[in-house]
Amino acid sequence: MKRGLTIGAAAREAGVGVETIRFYERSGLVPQPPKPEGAGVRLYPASTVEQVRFIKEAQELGFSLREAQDLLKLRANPSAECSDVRSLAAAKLDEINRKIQRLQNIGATLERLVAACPGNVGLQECPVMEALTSHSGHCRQAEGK
Amino acid sequence: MKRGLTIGAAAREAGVGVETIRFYERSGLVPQPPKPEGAGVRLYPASTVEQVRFIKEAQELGFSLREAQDLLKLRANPSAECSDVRSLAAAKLDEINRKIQRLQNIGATLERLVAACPGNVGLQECPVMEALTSHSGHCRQAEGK
DNA sequence: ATGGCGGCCGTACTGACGTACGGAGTCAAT
DNA sequence: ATTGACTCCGTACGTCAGTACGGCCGCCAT
Repeated sequence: MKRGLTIGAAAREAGVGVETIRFYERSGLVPQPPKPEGAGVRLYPASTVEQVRFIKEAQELGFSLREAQDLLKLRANPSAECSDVRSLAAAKLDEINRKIQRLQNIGATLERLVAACPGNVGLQECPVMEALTSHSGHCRQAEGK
Repeated sequence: MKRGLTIGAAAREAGVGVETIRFYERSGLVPQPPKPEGAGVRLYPASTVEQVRFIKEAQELGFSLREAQDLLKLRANPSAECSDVRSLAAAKLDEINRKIQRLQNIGATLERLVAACPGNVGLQECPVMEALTSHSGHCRQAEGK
């Protein structure tokens, strides 16, 4: 048992494409199993499938591949502490909250503009266009180079 | 008067780098003024500066360069209607709201995990790691190949 | 005329995340 | 033995919004 899966089977198991596994190998996210001597195809252990799934889960939580790699390393490190993982997650949470904040600001502005736009006036009077057309241009600040 | 600005001066006026204006030219977002016959440097009209500022404002509102281009075209089109602009803005608002929604879901999950993580237990018991380690793996669905 | 700053132009690189392609080899079944 | 599916490998392409680089040339002042 555990004679390993071909890359295609492993990809199917992990729910990704073959090319994705290869890409992860090239990127150093998962190890590439050795090619058997003579000839034949590489055989992937179950751990690779697990790692790919792990990466996908991490992505779902907003982590980049780079960060997923860090998390994988942490997982493989016996002396790693839970607090390490926790702080990565907390940092990511912060980042996400900042993104939400920014998007909410933009959304509020956009909402205001859309609400203010009657939709049937000329572009000259369109509040949206007006917002885009820089007023800041008139009063540029502190260009004192 | 209005003999135009060199690219460096135009960039300064618009608050961007020289390379940005050149990039916008290559991308067809702003026109490239003709090079004077014989020799000399290109001279940029005030309208280019305005357009670059317009693009920057659009970006602030979450529009991509591609979309900023559409907005610019609309602005230049005398028969364009305010409703055109309005619908672009409304679509963008929708998109932003979807993004916020998604980020909030992720954020809630992350928050729950961080809160549940005591920070001093082994990785085996870490709720964050546990969330990452695919449970979905055990119960893969409909793999009936 | 000489120095230096700036403009001109093409090309390549970033980072994130893969997708696509092409030619060759290999495996399993018919 | 032949077919068809799959693997292997490198390379290139795709988005997005620029940044960087390197060589050449023109322009202005001293």
